[in-house]
Amino acid sequence: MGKQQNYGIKEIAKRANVSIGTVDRVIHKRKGVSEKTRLKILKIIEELDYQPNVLASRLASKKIYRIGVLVPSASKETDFWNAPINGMKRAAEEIKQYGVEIYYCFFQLHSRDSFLTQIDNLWKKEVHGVILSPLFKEDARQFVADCNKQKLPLVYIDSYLEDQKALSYIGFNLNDSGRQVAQLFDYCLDGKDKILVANISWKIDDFHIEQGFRSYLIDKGSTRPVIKVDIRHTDYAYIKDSLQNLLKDHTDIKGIFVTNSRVNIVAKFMEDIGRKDIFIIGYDMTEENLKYLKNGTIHFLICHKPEFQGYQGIMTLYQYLVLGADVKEMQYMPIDILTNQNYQYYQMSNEL
Amino acid sequence: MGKQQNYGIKEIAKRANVSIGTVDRVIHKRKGVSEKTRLKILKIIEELDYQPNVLASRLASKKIYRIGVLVPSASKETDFWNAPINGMKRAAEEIKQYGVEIYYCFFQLHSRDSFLTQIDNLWKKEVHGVILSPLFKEDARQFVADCNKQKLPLVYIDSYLEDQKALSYIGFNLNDSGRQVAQLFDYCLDGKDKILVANISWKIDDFHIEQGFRSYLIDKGSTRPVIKVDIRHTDYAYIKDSLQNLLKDHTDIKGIFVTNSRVNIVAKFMEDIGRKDIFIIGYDMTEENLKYLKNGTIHFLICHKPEFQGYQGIMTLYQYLVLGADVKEMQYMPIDILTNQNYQYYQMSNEL
DNA sequence: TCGTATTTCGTGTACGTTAACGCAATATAA
DNA sequence: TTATATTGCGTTAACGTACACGAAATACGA
Repeated sequence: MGKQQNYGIKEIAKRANVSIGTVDRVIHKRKGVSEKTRLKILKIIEELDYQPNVLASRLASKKIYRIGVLVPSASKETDFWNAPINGMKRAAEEIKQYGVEIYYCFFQLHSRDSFLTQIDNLWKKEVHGVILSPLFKEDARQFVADCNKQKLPLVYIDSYLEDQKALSYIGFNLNDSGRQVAQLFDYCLDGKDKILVANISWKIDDFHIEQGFRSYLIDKGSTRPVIKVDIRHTDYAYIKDSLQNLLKDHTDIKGIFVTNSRVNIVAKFMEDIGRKDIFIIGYDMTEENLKYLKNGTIHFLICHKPEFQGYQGIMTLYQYLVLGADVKEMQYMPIDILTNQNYQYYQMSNEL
Repeated sequence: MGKQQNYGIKEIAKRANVSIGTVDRVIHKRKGVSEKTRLKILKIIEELDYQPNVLASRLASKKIYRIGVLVPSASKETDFWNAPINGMKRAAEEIKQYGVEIYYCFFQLHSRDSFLTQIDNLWKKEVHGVILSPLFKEDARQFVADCNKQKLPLVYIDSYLEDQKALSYIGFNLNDSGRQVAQLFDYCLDGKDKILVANISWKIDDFHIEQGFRSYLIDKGSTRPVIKVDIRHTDYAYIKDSLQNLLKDHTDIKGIFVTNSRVNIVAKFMEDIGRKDIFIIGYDMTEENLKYLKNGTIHFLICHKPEFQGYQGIMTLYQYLVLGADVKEMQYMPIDILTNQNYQYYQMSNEL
């Protein structure tokens, strides 16, 4: 609409009767300017609503912004982390002109040692910002504290430590995610059908999800029976055994909610025993999960824009470091519901 | 990872034993260069995999790119178009540094005259690219033809003309969208429950959606009864009348599928007659629809990232005009499933 | 052959910002 | 007082590209 005249430091300098050098010093909060002229210049900057020209700024500056990324590597067990990494690479491509470089430090999902090793690794890079998946809570807590001490901006991705503040959190609301799943079951099953909630993980990390799941049913005054199982191993044989026993004890199970991306293992089991009458919902569109979503064994997958999480993680640090902008502390991803009818459009390939 | 040396036109000039001026002429395909040196320079550009520095390029160029936007204005009847407009404004904010300016030409949803007026309006602006919602097919067809003749890049948004090519289409796949709705009903209703498909519009524009809806049921071998009604007026009194008659004739209707964003009118009717046993699915998270989604009268809303559609429309033209990049001809939006449990996270504020 | 037109190319300035350099003016120490 | 630091500020050369201007080289006509 309005042809808005954009003033630069030259105009500011002219109005303040100083040189552009002085204006530059004020803008960059460098020293060598008397308080009097500093205030005068700041006032004019305010008046003109000066917006620095990022292009020219970047062109003249040779500053390099290094971002360290500390996340699990994609493993045979789950390729989930491929998606955020792709998003980060896409972001990096977009903003490499602005001197942003990314250093990936991948640790093993189950190895605390590798996590510690990669932290050391990261410190050596002398980065200006960090993206962290704080899976090993204790060590992560220490690491975040160190970053805070050094005023290193840090962005949590996928999960966060409630007792350790950071620049931003990018991920989803576990509780509401669980509630959504409860609603889907409630819509798709009869009122009295029994549901099995299965946490398949070497540690218990689904507390909030289960909480949300149950809270929805309570809110609705549902009398639906729900049983919970924790399966602490992720190999097929063990899981098969556990499920077999469960289905024997509870022949009336009509739905299974797997609280993470291992839902494909349950699906495989269902196929193996030839049962197609159980409604299955799980998390994340990994390759394996997609297989069973396509053939109808898995009915819904809940996703939280994994690729965009990575993209947004990088962009958040870019906005903070390069543009000096404020960033939101909590950036919740949508709760996306995927089926074999809409999964094909869920390839947020080019940004947005 | 790799510290990749980025060469500029200076390096190219040096290697070709010419001045940067000549290199510049070759890059911009201006005349005044002998074929021999042109080829030599092109070869070197190829070898070095020269990537122009967009920042410097923009800084040095005073070129302005004007984009004309020809879409319906948000009306009392539906505020749907607010969302794409917001997305466009967000995009404009992001790339204004690159000299992109946007001219909005809003026409009235039901007034062909206003559409023609706005076309005239647009021509006066001498834009370099156009975003079009081709609701008035005949006139739009002529307009797109004119744009093509003038080599004006044009991006369809929300719907497109199959017989008139353009640079890109941003919207969704109507057929698959209808299929998704059919699956949701199939999951949530009993196998024999009757569904009413309602098209509430002054013209018939849901052909592909209904087609997709029915094709899913056929593929599944479903024997579910489906009836269709076209309601050609959008005022509550008329719709109420139509629905009242339908529900009297078909007392066994368990689900209603409204093929556009007018689903809130049906929801209001259901509330007024106090029926809560009918499963309702419709389109778009408009303010009115959201009201009934929240209170549980509407069960699912299908959305197609309206805000992102606008954002992507602008970005597509930006990439084509400013960056000279190739763009995808069909850019399908995801088929998002919204409930009263996840709608609150569907504020795709920043990208995607 | 000379003169002119045309083609082909190099030079220079500008875009808005960064940051090094250096010169005054003032303060501090001797 | 003079010598030396320190503070406050202006000047200037980049950054990589766009484009106007004009110079050199070549072609063409007589």
